[in-house]
Amino acid sequence: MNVIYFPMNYPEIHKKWQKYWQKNNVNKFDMNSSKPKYYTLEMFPYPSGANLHLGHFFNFAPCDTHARFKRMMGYNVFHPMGFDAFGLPAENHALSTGTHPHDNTIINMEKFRKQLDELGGMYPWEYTLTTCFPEYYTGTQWLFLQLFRHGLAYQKESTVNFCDKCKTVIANEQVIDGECERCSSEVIRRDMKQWFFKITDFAGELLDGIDGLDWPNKTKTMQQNWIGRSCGANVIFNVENSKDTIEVFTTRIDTIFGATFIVLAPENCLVKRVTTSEQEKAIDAYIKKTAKKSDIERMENHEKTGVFTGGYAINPASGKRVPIYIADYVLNNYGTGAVMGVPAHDERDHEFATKYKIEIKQVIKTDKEDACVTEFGTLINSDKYNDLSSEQAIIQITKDLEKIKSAKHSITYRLRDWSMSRQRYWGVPIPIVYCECCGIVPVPESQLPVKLPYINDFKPHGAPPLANDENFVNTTCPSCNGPAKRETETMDTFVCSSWYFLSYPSVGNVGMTGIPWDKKITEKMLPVDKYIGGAEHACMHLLYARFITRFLHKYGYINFAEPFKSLVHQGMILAPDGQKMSKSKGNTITPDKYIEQYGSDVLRMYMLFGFNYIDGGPWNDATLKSITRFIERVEKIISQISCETETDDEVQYVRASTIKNVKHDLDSFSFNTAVARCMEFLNAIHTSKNKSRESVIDLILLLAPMMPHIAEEFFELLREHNKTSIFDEKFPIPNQKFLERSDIEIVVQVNSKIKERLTIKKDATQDEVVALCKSFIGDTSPKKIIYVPNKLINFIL
RNA sequence: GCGGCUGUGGCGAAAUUGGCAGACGCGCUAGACUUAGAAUCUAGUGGGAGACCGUGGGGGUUCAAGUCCCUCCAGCCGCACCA
Repeated sequence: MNVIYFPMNYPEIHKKWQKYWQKNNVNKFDMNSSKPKYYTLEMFPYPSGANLHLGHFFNFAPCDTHARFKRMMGYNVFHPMGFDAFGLPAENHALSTGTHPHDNTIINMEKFRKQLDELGGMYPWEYTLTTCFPEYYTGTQWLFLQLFRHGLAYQKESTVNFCDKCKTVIANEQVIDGECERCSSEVIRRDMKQWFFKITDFAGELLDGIDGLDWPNKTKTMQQNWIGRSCGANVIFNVENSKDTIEVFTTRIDTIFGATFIVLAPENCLVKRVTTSEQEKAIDAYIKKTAKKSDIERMENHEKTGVFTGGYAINPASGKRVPIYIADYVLNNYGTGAVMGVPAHDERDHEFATKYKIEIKQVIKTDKEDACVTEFGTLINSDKYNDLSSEQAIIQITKDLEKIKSAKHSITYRLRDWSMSRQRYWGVPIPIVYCECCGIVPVPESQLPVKLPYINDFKPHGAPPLANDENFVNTTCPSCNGPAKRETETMDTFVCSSWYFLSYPSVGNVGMTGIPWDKKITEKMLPVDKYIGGAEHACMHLLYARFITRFLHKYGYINFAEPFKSLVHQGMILAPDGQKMSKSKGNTITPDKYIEQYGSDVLRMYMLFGFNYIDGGPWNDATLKSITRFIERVEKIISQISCETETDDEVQYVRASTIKNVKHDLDSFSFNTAVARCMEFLNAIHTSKNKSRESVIDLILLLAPMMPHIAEEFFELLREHNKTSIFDEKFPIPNQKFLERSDIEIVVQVNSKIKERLTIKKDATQDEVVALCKSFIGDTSPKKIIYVPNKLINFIL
């Protein structure tokens, strides 16, 4: 059969198949399928301002390829898509356009969805979710209430990061170099009453859980560092002439004999207790001065300042009297907010002691031979520490010091609690009511959702905009029915995204158990098998989602502890000049014109082929042409088919190895090599005399996940059976018989230099090969022969 | 300052366990077809006239190093007084 169908109108073909898929429910997900499930997910987009940009496409198109591949491999693939609609991006965009964020979100979501369909994404839209709709955020509020009931959501007056431009508090994770993650303006410190999630309760298990994850090492390391475990000891110093004590945290208990002063953080409440009256004014002035400093000021000026309190403490090891200082280099929210100053063995303490003329006392010899102590050795036998790891040694030393009842082993984490309330409008209302009689009262689950009212004055002023809406604020207390006021702060968007992956499978199918998902479905579908998104979320979304999952697991709501078994970060597409694309630089490229001109498959193929997916790189139009050329060559081959079965052994070999390699590549997100293999296969068919239908069909099947629309069209021309989607076909299986050649080429080396390439039979013995190589080595008998079967033979003369 | 990643032709990039560096493509060169160009097809394409030399520089281990070790340089990312 000769098919003349050239040249095709690619954009037309796209529309045809998108309609076909929709009409025939090709993308519909069957929850009751008996096939093994494969849940794959890209981080969902926030439908702010503009259209989907190239970066979105680089995230979605290759992942769609992966999902389609898995489907053809026989999995019941669940690959839903939704919208992260609440939050600052959407609200800020609304503020700049004057359109209400709710209306804006609806418009943008429609735009996004249309674009996603144009892309040809295999999404089961019946499972979509949008975080700003009450049917979703009821669940977010439910989650808050469970955290509250378990004591993991709490309110606290504390110094927080406040973005003066966004007019809201932001979390530690959202402060980048002292600037707001969203708007890059300077973050100031403010004392405010705030809601926190007690993520620190999970620090240890969040850290330990990292080991078992199939995640990029880079990301794992970042989370490990962010959680920041330190093994050390808490040591109690008695305050002179007082019943008070100061507890310090140290990782260097072995240096305790050298502790010649104590430093308290300015915010440390102990400050008041150790102050002598003569010093009070100076101290007050100092504390006021340091409290004003922003993080940026602190970063710029590293010089340590401090003030003497007038008080003294007793070093529990040496019994000596040591002065107590207040200084800005000690953090209140790490460890105990107090440190022992050991100037001889700590750079920072040394700098401070030098400046304030405090005694510097060396207690550990610097040579490693005899790493323990002089003075310390009089108390305990130091030899026994030598065989221990440093962490074990610290623990052991601490135990030994317990003899003097002053030290106990302790683990401290860098991680701090998640500050999650925001003074902004566009977020989930916190389901809490303040009652004059009953105090803080959680809204009962039966009264959820606490709906976010549609208000017009949503501009941020620093105070929550919801506070101006009296209808919202004034309510009755769920417990005593008396007058009460609602909490007017809203939740950080990261709360919405910390459980959305749990929600997808149950969308529109929530069970009656009071939990916002169906337990059976969740147990069947989760965890997520493959999660894909940007690396910038390493210590934000990815950490929060792990925390929430572990919380839900701990209290029996779900039966797994980790949400994302396997994680991939896509690289970033840069502008052709190698710069980051940005509107302000005017170097952005929109995908729309390419889709209009070529259809999305060409764009997809280029994205797959032109970059390493993990690395990304600069955009380059020229490669697009090469993709068109490739697709046209495939089309031509179809019209040149001259036989049914493949008879060319060389093609058979390439065919089998291509199938094997493409399978491996699509599984491991190595899309560029997958395309390259298909090109090689095409070249092999092209070179062969006869073009067999069998081979061409395999080629089309291999390409289907990568260029779904065009592959459907080609497949329609080639198939013999009744009309069904190519995505109901099986991915080809390599024919073992052809996978290995009987003759192979091996390299002949003399003294490790390549002399010749020989074609010999496979699995030849060393003697057989040596016999063939006589001419290269002459009469000399080699000192040594290295033979790697089927690869090389090396004669050392 | 600490921690991590990356460095391969003119360009985008490949390279299971150390085993033929540069797959695949772009670009370029020559030829075919064309009045001509575009498109397409065919051949070639790391450098060097050559023995040889080539994966940021220098050193090492090894029969053999892009790959392992040490060191230096450059770029990117994360943390940043975390006691």
